[in-house]
Amino acid sequence: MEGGVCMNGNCTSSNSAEWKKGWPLPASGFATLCSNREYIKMKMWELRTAYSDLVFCETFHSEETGWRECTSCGKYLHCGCIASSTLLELLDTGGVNCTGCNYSFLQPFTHLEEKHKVCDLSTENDTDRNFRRMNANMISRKLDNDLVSPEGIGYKLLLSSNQSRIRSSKNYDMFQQSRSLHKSLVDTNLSIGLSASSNSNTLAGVIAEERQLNTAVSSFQQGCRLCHVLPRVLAILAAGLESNSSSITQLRVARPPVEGRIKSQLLPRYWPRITDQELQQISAESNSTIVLLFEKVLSASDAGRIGRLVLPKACAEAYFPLISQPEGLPLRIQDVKGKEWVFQFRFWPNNNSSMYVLEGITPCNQSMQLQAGDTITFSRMDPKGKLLMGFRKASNNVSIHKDSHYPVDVGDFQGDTLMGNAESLSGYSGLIQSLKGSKSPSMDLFPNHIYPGNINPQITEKNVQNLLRPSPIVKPSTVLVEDHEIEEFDEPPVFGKRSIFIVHFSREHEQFNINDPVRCSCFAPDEMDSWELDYLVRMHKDFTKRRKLTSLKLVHRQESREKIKAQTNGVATGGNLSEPGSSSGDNHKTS
DNA sequence: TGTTTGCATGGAA
DNA sequence: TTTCCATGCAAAC
Repeated sequence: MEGGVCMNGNCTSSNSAEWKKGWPLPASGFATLCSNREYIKMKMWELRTAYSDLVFCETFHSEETGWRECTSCGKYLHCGCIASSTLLELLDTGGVNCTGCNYSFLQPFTHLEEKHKVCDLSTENDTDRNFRRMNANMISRKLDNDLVSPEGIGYKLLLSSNQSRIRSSKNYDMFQQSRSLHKSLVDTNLSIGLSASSNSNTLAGVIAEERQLNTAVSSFQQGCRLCHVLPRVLAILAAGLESNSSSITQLRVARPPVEGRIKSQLLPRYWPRITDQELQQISAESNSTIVLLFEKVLSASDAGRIGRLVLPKACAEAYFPLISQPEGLPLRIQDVKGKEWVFQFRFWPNNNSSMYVLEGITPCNQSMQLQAGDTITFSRMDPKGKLLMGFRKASNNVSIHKDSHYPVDVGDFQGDTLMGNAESLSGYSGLIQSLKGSKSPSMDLFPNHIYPGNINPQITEKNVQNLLRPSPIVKPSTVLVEDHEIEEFDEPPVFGKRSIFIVHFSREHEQFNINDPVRCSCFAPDEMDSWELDYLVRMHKDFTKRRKLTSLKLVHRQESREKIKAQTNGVATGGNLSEPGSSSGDNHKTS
């Protein structure tokens, strides 16, 4: 082996009679080490102890071989053992970079989180804290620079160790393009902070999830992963962004349940629909917390003489008591008048699934004069957990958009004109009255401008587009995408057709309705052709599949670790470790 | 004979 | 293709 400079950071000797082969270098070949016997012996000892224990020693041995400084940030890194291999990058030029500096451009926070995950055996010391602060500041500064020039610090940092890989890639241009977009996305995430929880419904959540998926890939791979992020980003932009213009709070908007075992899977048609005003009143009038669960439009068989209300399976399993026997159990539910009904909540096997029903609802139906098309609503009063039911007559329950996934009630809907209906019994207004103690629920929730007798002929189905506004129960976060400032909401759209609302830097508002043929028609060529759209959709599906697989792998890995840990600690597992997927609810169904 | 119960079927998503 | 669910229907009561 040809000599040079010893790559041992504590040696750097250039004259040695004999050179030893060291660790493999990222590009090619191996590090060169002088024949310092003591160093080699020390190295072997570290390898043995660290490898066998799979932990770092908790004492910081600044003078000992094996601890080296990151060439970028100066943090001390433990080298040479298998446990440390994921925390540093060996450089061709000698020296090491911590993963933080390696991936900081595209992953400003993940490396920090990862570091502390891996190093959780030792408590954070001053060095760690300083390192974290320094990185955060550095990243902020770097991202504050509009786009870091190739000669700039950020670029240098980005390429500090991945230079050869990225530059040699034929997809380098693609990486550069994706970098631009990712910068915008990262900007958003900066405001969310290190502890932001991942929420798959949000743009930031998507990014956070993406980061968690694969933290050890190269920066270039990070760039490519944006291709997978993009379809979801587009979907979210298309589905989740709405106007924040002046609101008409009396629109009955479908709201996804705020809690429950299935909240993300519940079909929008079962989302409780309630006006902002009703929501506020419920909160104000009640000392308890009212949790809106779900609602259902009564079918002919639900309202028929058979007296069975078919419950959406997901809702029944999520919000009603767990039942293991088809006979089920009696369920007490209080209606809006304060009267308590007892129904039999049960199920029967159906194909490979189950059908859940409430039996004995005929008296209740008759009492409320309910018929097919009316809506029954279910809520829960916490902390007592009391179930409440409300009703909405069909005359007050018309969705504006037939093709909408997100139905909205705006009072009576006749032809193309909106009307209110003061005589109707709203499920939630009735609930409010019930909470107030009133015996006769009345509805005085709509202001004059959409009340009956004050019909505004200008409000048509098309004009309703102008009524779009963000949900009052969520705070938007701001996302910067391609020079557009976009408000992002955790909630899916709550109003009719999907819309995109964009605020330019000029503060000029622009609103798109995806299903509106008039507003969607454009003489300009599409920015994205059908092939590209199809490609994005396929990429999205592929990403979803990979994400599920990765989650499964992580679960298995975690279980393996726990088993090893338990065995190491001499704890007899006895097969008591929970199997993947097992849960307390597994005995819920008999079929 | 009318009602209830338990399950099957098929359309829709 | 799978799952959900509205409804039909036959057996039991």
